[in-house]
Amino acid sequence: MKVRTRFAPSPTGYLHIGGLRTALYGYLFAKQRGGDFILRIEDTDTTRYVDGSVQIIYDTMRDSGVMYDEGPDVGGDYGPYVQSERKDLYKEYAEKLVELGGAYYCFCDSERIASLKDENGNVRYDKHCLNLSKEEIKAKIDAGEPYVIRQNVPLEGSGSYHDLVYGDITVDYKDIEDGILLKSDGMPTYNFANVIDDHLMGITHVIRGIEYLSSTPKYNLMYDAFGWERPVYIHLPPIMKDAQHKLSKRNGDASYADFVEKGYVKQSIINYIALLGWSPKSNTEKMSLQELTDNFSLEGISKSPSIFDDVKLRWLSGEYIKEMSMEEFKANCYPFLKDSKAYGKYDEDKLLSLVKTRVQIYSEIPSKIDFLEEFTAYDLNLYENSKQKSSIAVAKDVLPKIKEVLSNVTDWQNSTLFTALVDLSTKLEIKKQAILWITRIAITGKEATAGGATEVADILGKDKTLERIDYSINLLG
RNA sequence: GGCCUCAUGGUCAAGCGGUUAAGACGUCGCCCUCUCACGGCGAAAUCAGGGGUUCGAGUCCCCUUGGGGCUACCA
Repeated sequence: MKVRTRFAPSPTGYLHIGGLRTALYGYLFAKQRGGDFILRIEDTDTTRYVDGSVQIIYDTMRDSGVMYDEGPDVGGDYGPYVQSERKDLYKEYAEKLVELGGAYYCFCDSERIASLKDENGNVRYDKHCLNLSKEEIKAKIDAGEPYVIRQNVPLEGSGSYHDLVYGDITVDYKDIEDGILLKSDGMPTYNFANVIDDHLMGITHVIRGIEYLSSTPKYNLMYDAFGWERPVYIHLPPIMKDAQHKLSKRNGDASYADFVEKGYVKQSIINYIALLGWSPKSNTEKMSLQELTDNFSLEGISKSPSIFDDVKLRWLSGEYIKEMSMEEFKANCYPFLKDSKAYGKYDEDKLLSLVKTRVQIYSEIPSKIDFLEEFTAYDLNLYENSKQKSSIAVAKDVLPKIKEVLSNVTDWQNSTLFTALVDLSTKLEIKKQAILWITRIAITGKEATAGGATEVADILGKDKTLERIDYSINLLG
């Protein structure tokens, strides 16, 4: 049988990292087996609907490569793929479930429900309306009384199932309440809609967050009542912000789009979240979506929550940058490069080669090259560097000579400049480190820069370089 | 509170009864070096606690502790 998995987000805001990982695993699992991955929008809670969030879901999945075969915007044979458009279907099946004894009409108002509170303040419905006769029910409905349809959970016994990650799960029915399946507005709750849709859409493997682990037995009750085959369940551990908080938009950050905007390499985001809660059999960590698909395995999924580590994500992003071709790097970093003070003033290729091994995310680029445009009065103590055998005195003495040598360079490029300065150091019998240190300080005024003396001089150009050396000679007095 | 569930370094994690308890990020040190970075080498750092079972337990069982989830006309 062809594997069919689905991702079923609610359009209540951004699609965050946790949700994206759930989608990713569903995608990987299906693709690895030549199956289909379906996107279904679960918008049954009209009060939580956030405008534009469906589009964010589409965009994120396309952009990240976690693409679905069927969904609201791409179609498919099992539509509609938006739950609000399936409203009539749920009513039909809810009524059918009532006939089958798996559910019943309930007319209790909130007042009566509230009166059911126990000593802990918990409400547990008492099956009061289960006793209503067919005639009574019909009369109430005809009279226009609002109602809900509740699941009829057995008072005794227990439900078990086998989860592919967590193993055998058993929950006593006495611990499950008669939850609402169809709300008074006619919309189904998640608890009902997921069962109907997963069955109708032919979902073979339900991959979702662990929050549904303990409520799955009540879904199984419905599958059984309808005489439907239960899907295979694969529940996933949560991704945490820290030891006690789940990662969420509300907690501050963490949506795919946010990371892209911050300049993380897109593939690294997918790569990293794949590794949160799953580990490959091999020790390779950097993997493309295709490699992830090839290597994904259920046995590698862990049961315990994992904390999202931004530092490691940055590292991975940096790895992608280092292995990127110059052309690709250039194309990707452009929006960030534009934010630099140095942008447009120097040779772009040289600027970028300076920065390629020095940034992990694109947004770091400006801070790495802005120094080129930040040349002002600096602390002369920068010349004091015992390791480089440099001092203010030496600098004073040697800087004019450096200027002279550089003035005579006609072929202004890194290698030529380097040779010229090394020759000078030999001639003066001064360590080349000292000459190069002094030169770099003289033209940048910075303790550390991306690029060495001659690389920077190359980028600055002859005029600017000599100009700055003059300035520094003056500064040294 | 009840129920479900999880527990290896700071973080991600391998491990599935016998290992010097992998590897990665991070940290620190050394090397390379034209500062910074890259790269190379190395180090420190983990089985939550207590009982069992066993010749032998990170691995199996129980309890405790701690974390997460469910307990909504939210998903």
